[in-house]
Amino acid sequence: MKATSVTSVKPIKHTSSPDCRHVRELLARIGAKWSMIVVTRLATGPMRFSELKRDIGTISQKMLTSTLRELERDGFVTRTVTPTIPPRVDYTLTDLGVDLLGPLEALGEWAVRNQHRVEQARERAREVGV
Amino acid sequence: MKATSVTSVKPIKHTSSPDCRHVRELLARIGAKWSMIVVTRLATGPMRFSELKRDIGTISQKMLTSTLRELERDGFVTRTVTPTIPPRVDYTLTDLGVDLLGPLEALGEWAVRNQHRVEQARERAREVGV
DNA sequence: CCGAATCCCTATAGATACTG
DNA sequence: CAGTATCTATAGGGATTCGG
Repeated sequence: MKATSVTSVKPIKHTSSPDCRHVRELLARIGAKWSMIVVTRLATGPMRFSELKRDIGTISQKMLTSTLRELERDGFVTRTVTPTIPPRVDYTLTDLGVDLLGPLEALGEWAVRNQHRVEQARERAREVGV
Repeated sequence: MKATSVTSVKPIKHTSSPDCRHVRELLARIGAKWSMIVVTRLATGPMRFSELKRDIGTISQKMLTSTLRELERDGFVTRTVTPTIPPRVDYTLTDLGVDLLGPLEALGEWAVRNQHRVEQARERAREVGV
């Protein structure tokens, strides 16, 4: 590496390389508009499709469907279909999904704590005209 | 709240409400394709534009520019222009940016640790044909 | 030459409307 | 109820141009 020789910043163990890609992919999935809100909603227990939809309110059926499908594919939630009429589909967090809640909430709390700093920066940027 | 009465899952303090929006926005920004790799690159110290570009390798000038601009607007990096010929532009993490490294790395390590679980889930999904 | 702006193009995220 | 089908907006990439 280039080593720009700076000591003021903790040299965090170089998260580039292939690892970084997985992290980025995870962040992209989690950062998708609805992933986090769905995951945290499911943190309180299993919910069915319409329950999630009603609870979140502003999400479209399509986005709820695709978000849940992707979370399912990645192993964060399970999908249980009860083929009655009308059909009933329940979504539950997997162990992996529950495990994710930890670091997710850490980042969430950071965001809440530092939200004003971001706002201030944006305000300043707006004033300067960036 | 609805309280689906489930005790098996830690009842994480309901990260919905307005807060959740900020969290989501932050995750979206951080989850953007190049944000994280840029931030972690800058963790070792200030770098100039071309240095970042060369170091990351696969990023386009356009994306590097816009990523840095957004990170600047949100207060994660500072941009220092030295109007020489040829011009020189240095990027540095702000205190806010440095602070972000903590939770970011936590999530990063989680991703690395659990990456195989996601892979397995995807494999299974592919077999079933989801 | 460096850093960026701009145009153009494609892929995909996301919203609206319809269906079994 | 729980989706699919259809359309639109935006993210992201490549190439070109520009100003110093």
